[in-house]
Amino acid sequence: MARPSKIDKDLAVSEAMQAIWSDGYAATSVKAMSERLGITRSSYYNAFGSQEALFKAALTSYAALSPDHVLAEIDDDEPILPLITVMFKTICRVRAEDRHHRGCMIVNALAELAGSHDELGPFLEDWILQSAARLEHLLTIAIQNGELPADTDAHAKALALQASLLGLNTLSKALHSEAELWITAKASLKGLGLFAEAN
Amino acid sequence: MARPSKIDKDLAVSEAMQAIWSDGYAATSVKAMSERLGITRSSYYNAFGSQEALFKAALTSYAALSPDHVLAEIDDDEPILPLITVMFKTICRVRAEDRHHRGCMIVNALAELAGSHDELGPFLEDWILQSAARLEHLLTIAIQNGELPADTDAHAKALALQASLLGLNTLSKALHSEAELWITAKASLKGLGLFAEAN
DNA sequence: TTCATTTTGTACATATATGGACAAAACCAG
DNA sequence: CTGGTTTTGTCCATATATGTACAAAATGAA
Repeated sequence: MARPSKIDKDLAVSEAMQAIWSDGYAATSVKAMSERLGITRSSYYNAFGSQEALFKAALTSYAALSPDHVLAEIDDDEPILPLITVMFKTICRVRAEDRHHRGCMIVNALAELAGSHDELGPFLEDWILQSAARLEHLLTIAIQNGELPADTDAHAKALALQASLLGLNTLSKALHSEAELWITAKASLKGLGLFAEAN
Repeated sequence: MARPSKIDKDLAVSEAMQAIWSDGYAATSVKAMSERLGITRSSYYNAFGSQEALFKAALTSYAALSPDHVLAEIDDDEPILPLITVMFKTICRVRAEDRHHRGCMIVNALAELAGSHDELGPFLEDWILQSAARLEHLLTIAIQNGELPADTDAHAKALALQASLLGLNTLSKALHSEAELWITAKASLKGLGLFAEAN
């Protein structure tokens, strides 16, 4: 039907994701990414539209692989707390195993772009607020499940949990030991009364 | 003795600090900052040496005004926990009052530069780890003071507290209400058993 | 009023970066 | 093998960005 593309689009998005994760949004310019992908800027614009558009595609690609993806998949009738604990444990492991200690791409992007990029700033702010809202929903379920006391303040705990997530991911850029990260995560979870070993 | 400078150096550093805080390190290029300060790049290099050097000067200028500066000034014989609580409350207030919701300049810089900037990355990582060590020291004092139980795990709590600090500052870029931020901070502090109203 | 000092302004060479315009190329269906 | 479609490659004009080099300017001290 038409001239074939030199590149595999999904693969390119995935490579862009890795680049943005490593170097941030500003450093992965259209010129730089085009050269990295082995295409011209002309093809870049044709395939992805803009740097912002490719960033959003890369974000989706990242989100699917990110440890906190499990939050989106929890069924309302399964135990919540063990999954949250496992998620934190997973974060500690993957952040420590990352040789370049890149932390979380979304948290990095939020720090870089919120307040300075007109389109992506608000987009990322929304993302985080929705993540917090999702946590609050899950904690509410956990209260109904009897996993948490009935008088638990789900709103406050969800926000504190979200802050812990952001903090743990940021901290992982400076603190590279999985054991130390897990000490951090465990203390946060236990403090909030949300720690639960998996069976 | 010599030709006078067009600018006040301290003032320039302070203005650079504001610019970096707003736009990040990459966006405050030598060219951009020179123009903002009304000097030539030639003068910039002469006065500050390099972008990295000006960044470090700006960081010092920022640190002196930052809410967590109180941590450096605590005497070992005064109550620790109320000061930590006040610090968190102050963070919530100043982050919410900042019309541009820039969060914490150091946390932003850590997210932007750790892992990608050869000199400033490790510099910022050190900064955060030393902040965590300072917190651990203060919690140790608090145990000796009797403010905390003798069996308190100062190391774990200090790390969790540091993560909360990082997370709260990052969250403040998306969550702009002082009340909501304070709910977050209070839940974190109470969870860690570190909440203490001031007298 | 000369001299030493430091800052300033201009120039240079080079690299990065943007986004659109337009022709040529490569494919497939009919 | 022709025609429709989409991608590619090249060109354009312009802006940003770096770091150094060197002469000119502005000061205070001797």
